[in-house]
Amino acid sequence: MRQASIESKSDRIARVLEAEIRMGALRDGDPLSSEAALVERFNVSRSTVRKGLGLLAAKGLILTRVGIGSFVTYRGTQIDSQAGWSLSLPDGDARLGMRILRIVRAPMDLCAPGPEGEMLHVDRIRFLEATGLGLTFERARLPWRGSFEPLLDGLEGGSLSQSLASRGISAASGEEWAGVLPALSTEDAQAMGRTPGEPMLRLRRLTRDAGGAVIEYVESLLDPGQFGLHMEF
Amino acid sequence: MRQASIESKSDRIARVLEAEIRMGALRDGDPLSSEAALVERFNVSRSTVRKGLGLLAAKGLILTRVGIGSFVTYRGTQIDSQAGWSLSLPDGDARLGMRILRIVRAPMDLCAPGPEGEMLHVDRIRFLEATGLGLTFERARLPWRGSFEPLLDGLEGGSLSQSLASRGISAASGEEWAGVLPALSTEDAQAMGRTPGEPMLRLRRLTRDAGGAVIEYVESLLDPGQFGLHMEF
DNA sequence: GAGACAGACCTGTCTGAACCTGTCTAGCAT
DNA sequence: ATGCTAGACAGGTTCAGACAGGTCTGTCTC
Repeated sequence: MRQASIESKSDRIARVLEAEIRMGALRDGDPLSSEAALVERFNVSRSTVRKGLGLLAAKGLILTRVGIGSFVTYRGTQIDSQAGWSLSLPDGDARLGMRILRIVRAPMDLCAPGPEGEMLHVDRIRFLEATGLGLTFERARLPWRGSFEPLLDGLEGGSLSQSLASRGISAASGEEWAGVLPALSTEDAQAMGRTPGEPMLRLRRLTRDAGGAVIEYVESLLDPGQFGLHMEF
Repeated sequence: MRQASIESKSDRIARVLEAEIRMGALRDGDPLSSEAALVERFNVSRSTVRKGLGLLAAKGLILTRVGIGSFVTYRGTQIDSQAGWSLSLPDGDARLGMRILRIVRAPMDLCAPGPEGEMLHVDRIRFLEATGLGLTFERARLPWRGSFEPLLDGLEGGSLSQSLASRGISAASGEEWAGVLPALSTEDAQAMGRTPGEPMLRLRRLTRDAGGAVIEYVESLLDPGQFGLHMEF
């Protein structure tokens, strides 16, 4: 068999699976085939399959658990990652843009159950490209680590989860709160291109690593007409 | 049945039961179903059930005695009888009253993903006894069964979950959606003793039995100042 | 009425198997 | 050196079944 391009087999496996995920053939939370099944399907060795899965895991697209298998953790718009609630975006065709308001190192400024001290602040807004209407406003706060220094100039691939994954930081547990913000503040409304006083869906999320140390605290405001929470049990 | 999340089966059992305990469907001192019954309900092996119960015991939520069974040892605020998300009520001391608006047999009237045909309708409002302010408005719809006939004259113990439990009906899986209702309608506002136009937290839940048949569909409107959703993972 | 007993039902514990990922080693090909 | 293969082993998860022993209740006996 001829290897037509410089793409390695493991790269190809990762690319094919990533395409299936992004196309929607594999949805958020769906289990991937087992490694043994992927060995059959792609006709490669298990090491190669694992290498491909490792690439997807580093991108934050899948999550693997011993004895169970690998699962899709991609949420389409990549609003959030890992376990927890699914954010469902009804209008799947809408093109979303992202604007980073600021990436700075500063003391904690939000009222959160846990983290204090010096943090990495990442404030982002996602908006409808067609109209410029802001759909989400995320404020992420991460306890400062030296390895975050390069991020002050930009996130890897524009993704915070990818930046964390490439540093070997992954969440082992966490908590999530959801509620209603009765009225959008004037400043936030201006930043999002919305009208003040609108009710918004408010999501707060705290993730911890295996040792229980806080990885990230995120407060998100979401357009209630576009976003809902979904959970299966 | 597809494994919808990245958690193991034993984790899911522990989570579902914990939710039922924390919401008050299972009260302090209540016996859990026997392990054999849980095997039936969740359609898993006894080992898996026992593993899940072990997790709850480790958390101190239940206590298991040889030859007798497992018992709830958690004394929590009893607010709602719903599996899935935790509903947290900040002010635990507030006394809540419940008013049943109607219990009737009628065709399905809500737009829900699944159930149709003849249903048992149960509409309830929970309110602050002190002020009479309505905090929750629940519309439950259950596919009609002959054994529901007596319920038209009143729920057993005023509790829908108790009425179902005594008929051997228990949820094995389900889905839940949460979102924001931007403005309370005039009729609902009047029923709840609130002002029209208020934003509310909107919860919809669909539960199924082990065979996949719909047990219950519930739409709830919740006071966003009093209720939030919480989840650990 | 008191006590003994059987049977139903419960949890505790164990086994063997199937299937899953994590990790390692040795070897082949380019 | 890198990519890949093939295999082995460890350990996590789940299943199906079996057996022991605790608890409860109804029944029989005295």
